[in-house]
Amino acid sequence: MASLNSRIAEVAALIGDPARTNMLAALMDGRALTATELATVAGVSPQTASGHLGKLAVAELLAMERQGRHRYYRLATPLVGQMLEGIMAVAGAQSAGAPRPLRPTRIEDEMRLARTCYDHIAGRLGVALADRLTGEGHVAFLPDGGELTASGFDFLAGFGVTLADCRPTRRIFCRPCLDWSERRPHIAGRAGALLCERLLTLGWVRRRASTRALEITRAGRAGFLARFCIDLRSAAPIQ
Amino acid sequence: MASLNSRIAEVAALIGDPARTNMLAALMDGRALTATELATVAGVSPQTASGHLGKLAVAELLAMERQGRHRYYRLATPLVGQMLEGIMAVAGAQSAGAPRPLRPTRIEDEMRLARTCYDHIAGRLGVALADRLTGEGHVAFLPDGGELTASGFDFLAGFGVTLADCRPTRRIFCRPCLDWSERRPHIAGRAGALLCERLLTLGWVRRRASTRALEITRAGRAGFLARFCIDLRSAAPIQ
DNA sequence: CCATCGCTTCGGCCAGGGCCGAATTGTTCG
DNA sequence: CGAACAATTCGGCCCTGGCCGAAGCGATGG
Repeated sequence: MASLNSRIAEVAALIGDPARTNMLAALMDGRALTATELATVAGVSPQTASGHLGKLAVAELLAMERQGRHRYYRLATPLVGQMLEGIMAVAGAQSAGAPRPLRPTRIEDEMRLARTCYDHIAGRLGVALADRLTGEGHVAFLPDGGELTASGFDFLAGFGVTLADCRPTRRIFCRPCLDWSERRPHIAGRAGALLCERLLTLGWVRRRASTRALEITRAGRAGFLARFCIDLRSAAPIQ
Repeated sequence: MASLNSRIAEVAALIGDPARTNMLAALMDGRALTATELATVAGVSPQTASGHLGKLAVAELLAMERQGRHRYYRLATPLVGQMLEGIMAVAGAQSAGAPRPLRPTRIEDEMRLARTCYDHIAGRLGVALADRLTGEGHVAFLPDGGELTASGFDFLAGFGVTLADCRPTRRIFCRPCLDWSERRPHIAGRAGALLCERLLTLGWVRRRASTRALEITRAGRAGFLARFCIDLRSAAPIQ
């Protein structure tokens, strides 16, 4: 026990430094970034960043791959991403009650609208998709878990999402992930990751450089309206 | 985002101190403990503990209730417990590869056998129960979620677990929770919590003082064997 | 009312760790 | 090969934050 507790403390202490938090948050989109890129997002010098990255790698929160003279760092396992989501849910919950400190920045607005959450879509768009799919009976959510229904399987298949290894007869689960900005679940898990991938290849959303924010393209606006009845231009949250 | 990231760092830094980790871990069984009790488990003086508890309460990780001259602290929300489980899963995963440092202590052995995990049962017993219930088709697990089947609903009902507000026709989810000692999922969520409660009232398991370890009673040994075909006396993990 | 106990606040000590400047290693490219 | 660049290691500065002793505050109980 002592040994586990001390490892917990170790891991949490690693996450608990602002520079390292920025790095980990930047890696939450699942991609790998170079040491210098991470130094920039963390707002520290390359030497300092190197120290942080070394610690995170030793603790196996990050994995490193050399490529030429670059070293790419990424989250070591999906488990790390899920852990960070868990901390975000708590951090977001407690900030929800606090008085809005200042007007949100433009970036913050964009993040609230749509962003990646490790490997799936979060923000207003993510929650709106989840709402629509649950409303149509394609997805069922309860606080403890979710599933893709048979109709959901067909719907996604028609949308070009191939759940190759999943027979429609078998239960297909899709993990709900609590959205820190909307305080409601969006679609994570395998289904969420594949849907996100599909939207990227369709060009409905596009990754913004250097943040997890997603840009909704013109085609995306039309598509979300036509296929999902989602109009994200309005400032109000989609009911 | 700066604001969310800094809150994440704040929360993680709070968890990242060994004394506070010990306190939080001690509260993982869902009960409330007094400030002095928490000082003891943390291994620090009452003054120091008071400082820690104050910080955890301000950050809304803990909730406090006065009762006479005592102050009882407990995890503020189930979300906090789930977050801690998430960190445990990562902390346990990285320690799994490491060479067993020393012979595990007696307490550690007991914890590995059976313990509470916030509000449900973990350890060999928890995983064995999950195995049995999945094997019988009462519960279905996939990495992203789980559900109680109709037969599982009936089985639990026959066992005295009343899922009052759940009609058997509706999907009943039961969250899988990755077990840090067994590295396999056990049954969490509503079903897990109710099952744990039932086993406590039946007297099959009993809380041990001052740890999360559960003692399996004589009645429990007989019961687990008869109803679940689980024999936990053998040292080997139940296959 | 005073002794006791639970808990907190205050003040000062001290160590761990984040930070950068300078120098080193290793890779790419002209 | 030498310049440019990515990344790391080393050394020293400095500050945050954990820790305890002493003292204060509120509740209980004789």
